[in-house]
Amino acid sequence: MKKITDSTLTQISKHLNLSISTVSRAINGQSKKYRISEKTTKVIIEAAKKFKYEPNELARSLRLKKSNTIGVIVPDITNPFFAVVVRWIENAARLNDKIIFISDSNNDTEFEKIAIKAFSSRKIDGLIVAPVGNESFHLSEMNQLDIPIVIIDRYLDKLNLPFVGSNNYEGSKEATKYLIGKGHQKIAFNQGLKKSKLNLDRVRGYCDALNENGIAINHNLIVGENFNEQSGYEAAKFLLSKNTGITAIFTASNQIALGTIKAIKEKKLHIPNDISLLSFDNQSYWDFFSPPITTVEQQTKKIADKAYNLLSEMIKKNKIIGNSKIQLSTKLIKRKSVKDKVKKAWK
Amino acid sequence: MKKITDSTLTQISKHLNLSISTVSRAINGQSKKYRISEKTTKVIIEAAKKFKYEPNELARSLRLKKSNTIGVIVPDITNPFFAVVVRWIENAARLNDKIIFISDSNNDTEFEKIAIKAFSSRKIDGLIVAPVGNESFHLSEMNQLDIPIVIIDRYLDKLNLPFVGSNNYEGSKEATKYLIGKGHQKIAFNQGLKKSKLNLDRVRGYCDALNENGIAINHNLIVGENFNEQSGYEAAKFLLSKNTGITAIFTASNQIALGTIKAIKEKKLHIPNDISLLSFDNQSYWDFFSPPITTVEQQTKKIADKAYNLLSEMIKKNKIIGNSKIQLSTKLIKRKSVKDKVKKAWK
DNA sequence: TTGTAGGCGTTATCAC
DNA sequence: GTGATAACGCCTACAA
Repeated sequence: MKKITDSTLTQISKHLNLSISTVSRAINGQSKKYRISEKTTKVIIEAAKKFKYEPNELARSLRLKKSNTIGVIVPDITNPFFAVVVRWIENAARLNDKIIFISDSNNDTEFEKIAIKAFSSRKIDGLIVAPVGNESFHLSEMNQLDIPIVIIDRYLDKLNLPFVGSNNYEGSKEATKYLIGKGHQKIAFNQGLKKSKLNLDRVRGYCDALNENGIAINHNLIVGENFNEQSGYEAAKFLLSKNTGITAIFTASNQIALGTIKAIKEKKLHIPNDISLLSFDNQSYWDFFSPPITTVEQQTKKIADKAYNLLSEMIKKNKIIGNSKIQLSTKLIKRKSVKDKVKKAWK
Repeated sequence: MKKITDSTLTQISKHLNLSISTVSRAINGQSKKYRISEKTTKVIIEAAKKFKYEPNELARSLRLKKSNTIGVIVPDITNPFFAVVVRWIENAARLNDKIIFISDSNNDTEFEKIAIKAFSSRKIDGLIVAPVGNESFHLSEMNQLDIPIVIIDRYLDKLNLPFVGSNNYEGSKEATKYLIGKGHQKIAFNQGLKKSKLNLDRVRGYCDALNENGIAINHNLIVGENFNEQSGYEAAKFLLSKNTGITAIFTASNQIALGTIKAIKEKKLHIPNDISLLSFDNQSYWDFFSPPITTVEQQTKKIADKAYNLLSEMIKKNKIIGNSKIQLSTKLIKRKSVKDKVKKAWK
């Protein structure tokens, strides 16, 4: 960090025999306000260019109590869903001359805490977090420190923090209904993190769809522990090892779907003839699978934009907008991974 | 940022009727060095806990000329290759109590410049960048400011900056030879950013493999403009609209491959019977394509680790380790997207 | 064993 | 029109 050519206001002011204040004001475009002569202003601007002056934002932040940085924490940056959200958040932030600290919590609350502490001591202006979801004390603590927080993706019930995400209940219900409509009765659900509200919502949507169609819920068909590929694989493997008679699996995330497909392939089963598959999270690559996978699409850009705007407003107004809960609609993208059992029966 | 319970050394020292220095020293574990009595130390530590003291890293950074932050710039965070690299860099950084600023340059040098400026004014300790690749002045400028930089993925010829990436030439050559070995003669190359060294290396590997096997290079078969899906799609579409007689396409990135597959599907052609496909960048989802796609795998974790360690060393020693160029080997992951024309001929 | 004072680079307030 | 000074919160050389 010891820059050779690092220039400061002091250096420029000494070189020009002017006071630091004058230089600062001219550089910050306040010449008119402070009636600094055009000549002086010009001289200062030129010197700043010559010395490649670049304000030290650390010093500015300290003085102004505003760092123009925001923190973003996601459970898994390698999941394209979160990567896309991060990208859009950065795009929005850039328009406000803010930059972002990133942390991948790896679905581990401990890492989430570490990141929060580090971000907080760097005085971020605000935080957008897709929480792991099984604990929330550290978040409410940060909120008490008056750092605005917006939660995305995984809603936390206990907290009164603004949230932006999808309407998981409806999305899940619609998908399950679609499966039922295609003649499936024994439908398994390969779920994500059990205790998380997001997962609970998706489970509830699944259950309600079954109930409303007079299908009894078999809790043995609800499997899985987490949102990652590994959990999806293991749960599916377990499921397929039993004699359950299932004809379709609904998975709670793209990563779970990947793991499920792996298990299905290992069992030498074919989608959709032997078993149908439907998953949350749309990705461009689903189009190219064999067969293309039917999915529930979330509005990622909208989630990112709304979250950023909400945070931005909270930062500006310096107040916590508690409990605004935005749930965006999802869209069922129909491809070829669900077998139409009704059609077949008619033949 | 106006924290209600924000506590500072001053506050604690006033509350305890001790000097700021004593409090600072005790909190920083320097009690022994400065012979602060156990009693005082204890009192201070307890007060710090009570007030939830958390050092202001902005102030510390300013004073110590070290921010414990590093910047990471990638051309496309939604590309799993870069997402994985970012994740491993963060993992390494976390062990050193460093946090990272992220920027997605969106393959645009202008955004890269904006990020660099913002990072530099925040006094990052170092920068890891996967550059867009067609310009490098802004990078050398930053380097002159004495901020350590490590380049990853896309090597920049003109610069004397340390680089960590794959041996693209060999990887590309091996892949092309594999195609030739399977009986392919008319092989197209759907390339990335034309002027980038990385792309040039991959093109060179492709050309040399052809040459060494006595196959003349047809420049009409080298298409594409950039590393993204869109470019891959358009180039493949163009290619397939001509009567070239190609039997295989080699693509320079996973995103290009996705676009190429889209174009192939639109043309109602089948992989590998109508056309074979081989791509750079391995992903777990390639296994599930129809057919599974043969790829050239890069050692992402190793790239991230080596880059971080190199940067870390440069930061510690406060010197620029110019021109160390690390090129890691790649691995051909054979799946089912390449047709064995030789075998067929024998039948 | 603890305290004082200066400075990191800015900006805001007050003075001339 | 411009300048001096204090303050943001922290660390450290030097005092005591």
